[in-house]
Amino acid sequence: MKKKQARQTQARLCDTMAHTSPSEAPSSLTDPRAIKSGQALRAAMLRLLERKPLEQITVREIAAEAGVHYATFFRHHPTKEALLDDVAADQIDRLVTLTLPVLDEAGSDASFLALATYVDEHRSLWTTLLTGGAASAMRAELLRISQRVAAERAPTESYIPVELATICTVSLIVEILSWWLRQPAEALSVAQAARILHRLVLSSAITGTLEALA
Amino acid sequence: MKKKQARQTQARLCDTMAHTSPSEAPSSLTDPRAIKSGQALRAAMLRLLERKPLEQITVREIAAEAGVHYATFFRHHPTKEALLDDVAADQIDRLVTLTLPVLDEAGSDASFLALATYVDEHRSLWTTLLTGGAASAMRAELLRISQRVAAERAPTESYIPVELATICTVSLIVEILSWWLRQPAEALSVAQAARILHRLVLSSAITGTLEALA
Amino acid sequence: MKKKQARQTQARLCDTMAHTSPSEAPSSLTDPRAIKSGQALRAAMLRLLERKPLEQITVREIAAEAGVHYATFFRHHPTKEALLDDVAADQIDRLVTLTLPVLDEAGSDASFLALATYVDEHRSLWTTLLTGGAASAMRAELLRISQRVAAERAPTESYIPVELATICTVSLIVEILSWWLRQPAEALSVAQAARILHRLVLSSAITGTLEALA
Amino acid sequence: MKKKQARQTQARLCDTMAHTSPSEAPSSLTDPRAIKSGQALRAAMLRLLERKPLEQITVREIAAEAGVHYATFFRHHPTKEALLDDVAADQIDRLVTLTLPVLDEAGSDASFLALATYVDEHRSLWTTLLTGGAASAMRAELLRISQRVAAERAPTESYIPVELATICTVSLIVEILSWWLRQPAEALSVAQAARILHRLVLSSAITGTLEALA
DNA sequence: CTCTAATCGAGACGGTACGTCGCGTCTTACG
DNA sequence: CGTAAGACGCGACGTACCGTCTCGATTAGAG
Repeated sequence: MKKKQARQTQARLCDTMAHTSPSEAPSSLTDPRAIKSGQALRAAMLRLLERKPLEQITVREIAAEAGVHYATFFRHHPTKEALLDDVAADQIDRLVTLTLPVLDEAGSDASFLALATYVDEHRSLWTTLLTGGAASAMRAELLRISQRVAAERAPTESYIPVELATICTVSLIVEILSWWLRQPAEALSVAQAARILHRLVLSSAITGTLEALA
Repeated sequence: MKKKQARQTQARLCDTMAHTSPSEAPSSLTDPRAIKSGQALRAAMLRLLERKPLEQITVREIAAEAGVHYATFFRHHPTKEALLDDVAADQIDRLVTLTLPVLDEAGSDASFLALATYVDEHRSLWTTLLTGGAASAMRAELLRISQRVAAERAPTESYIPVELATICTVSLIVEILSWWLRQPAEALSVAQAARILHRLVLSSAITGTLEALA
Repeated sequence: MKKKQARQTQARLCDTMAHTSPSEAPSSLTDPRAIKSGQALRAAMLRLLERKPLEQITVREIAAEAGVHYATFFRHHPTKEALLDDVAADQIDRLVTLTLPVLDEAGSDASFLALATYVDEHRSLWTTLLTGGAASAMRAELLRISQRVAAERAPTESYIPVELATICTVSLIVEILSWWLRQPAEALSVAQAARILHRLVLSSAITGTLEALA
Repeated sequence: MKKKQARQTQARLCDTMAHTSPSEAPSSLTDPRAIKSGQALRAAMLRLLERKPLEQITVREIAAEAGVHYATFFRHHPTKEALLDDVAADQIDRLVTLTLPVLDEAGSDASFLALATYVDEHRSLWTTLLTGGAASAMRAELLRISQRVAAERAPTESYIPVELATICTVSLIVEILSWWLRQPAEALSVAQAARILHRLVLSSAITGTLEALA
């Protein structure tokens, strides 16, 4: 969407971007065919992301990989970026619903362990998401959710703005996880990774600001 | 396809594919015309980056903005990404040669102040570089240089690998600076920014590992 | 052109139809490559018109037949109809410059004979143009030129408007020629065809109105 | 491709390809729902033809205009061209059954007057049919019927083949009527139009060949 | 007066062509 | 040689219609 509108700087400011699909997206509707296509597209995207970064993936490839016609792609997502966002949000949702409760019940220590464990259990997928072409989408999505959570949890005031604190926390977590996943398979155990996360992330948060978040 | 795939890998692959001109690139050659074209292209790139992200900038635009013929662009840079890398490396070099000596002479505290001061003095340019389309190129270039510096300075061993420590440090610096530059003009003074940098970055480095770097 | 603009009834009334080509068309410029492409496209169009009507011919086919890239087609002609118009106008020009002088010098009788002779000598081409998909373009182009000629020659006033007379004349000529060309090769000699033309066309013109034209 | 090519040939090939419904077409069946849909489609087609040529009318538009579902269209007509043929044949039938008897009883003079009167009384409809996108379908349908009538009436032999004579007659009539309908509303009276028809058409037929027809 | 069968509304889908855009190569002519 | 000028091959883009194909809801007219 962004791309299209931006590209047309010349003239043409007023095409209403009329997509084939009438209202929003047929995704997650009741039609079994639509559901199947949607799933196939997500799966195809993930499969391709294992092999190359997003910009090298064409919509045509995704469709072909999904065994779906090219035009059908656009009946589900306006751009490949949108599909990626969907996939990212999807995966992050799962992660959050698994680790957030732990944070509340058992504290940040256990939470980091849960996080590392979950990522380790889906190592291949998360390697794709964090070190492949999806990285920046993941980062953005994570940040979006974290900001929401941080806002809700009304953290103790500090001289460091919450927004910035959140950015730093998310950034550190992402960088550490990415680095971990880039290492040879079992170079660092889950416990070690959790420990590093704990130390690096919380040390930034020594002021107390970030504890609510992480 | 070949070209495209080669171009994309992360940044900085500097594909040495045989381009039109036999002798690599006319950049930094002695021909006064070539020098002028090269400068014009860099300047044009910076000017355009202030207005839109990299992917929305076309080679034709850069050439036009530089007052240079389209084909001439390729006699200087294989792709627009390469040009951006050049520009980024250029700017980072200036920054490093200004702030590194301060670190050695006056310590990390003064160093962060020098860094913040320099960025503030070129606020518009660095806003472009860090929050615009050049962001990931800048991050990559900064990381590349930092890893080199970190390797040279043989930091105290620690349970946190140097590579990871460097990544986290650079990441934090970049995130903090980006956030700062996104704030309304004078929301935070240079001193305040330097202080935040100091606290957040060094707190991660409490173990002593990172001090050598930052 | 027509098609495009008309198709977009929905919204989108304001795309300026910005074609790749900056000004008009590269056709008939001095660049030898452009000239070659232009010729190849015309020839390809004629070859395809021998096999099927215009609506069944796709731009992709024309380009392929011409050994030219698809996008290159649009650098020469906005639509396939425009290409056809070019070809038609081209051929009609040749016909007119051959038969008009005869009309002035030797009268309508000889003129019809010249017309029939010329068409017979390029039987295959004109069969294509008059009985294939190009028919309506040819008719339109012929009419356009005839109206111009008729207007210049200031025909004797009559109770039948000149415009209508011209339409009828052109229509009859086209129908007769088309029918003739559809007949088995040598069913009617050139002289016979000319005689039929003469009788049918001029009989409509008995009032004197049409003589100036035909 | 197969479908497309088959559909196009001139008009009226009436491809009997196996369509969705097993029993050919629900048209003209006894089911009141089917009858209503059929009528709605014809009416919608006519309404749309007043606004734009056939090629710019989409099946979806026709269906929408008729207040009928898109897929329902195909349960009645294989293509929009087929629908147009139906409509054209329909209208021409009415015209023929009104004017042919007059020809037999009162001669060609009265016949032309009847023709012009009928067309004038349905001026809007026939303007659509003759000067809009339906023109070539009308011409073809008229020719088809005329050839049949001409064959039946076994015209006096002449040096001009009956087939050609018929073509010319139909062509002249169509051209004259089209021209008449394009003129401002009451520029020419019905009587004047009939007179022009009479003179131009019959003058071609001075040999007597065409009288039987027209 | 049901019950079976055709008709319809709704819309996803595979498919083909469209016209546009940007890339990077190349050719020609100039200074 | 470096440049201007620009045609070209290439390939992805997103759009538009096509005609086919499930699916339920109705709604006829035969039993």
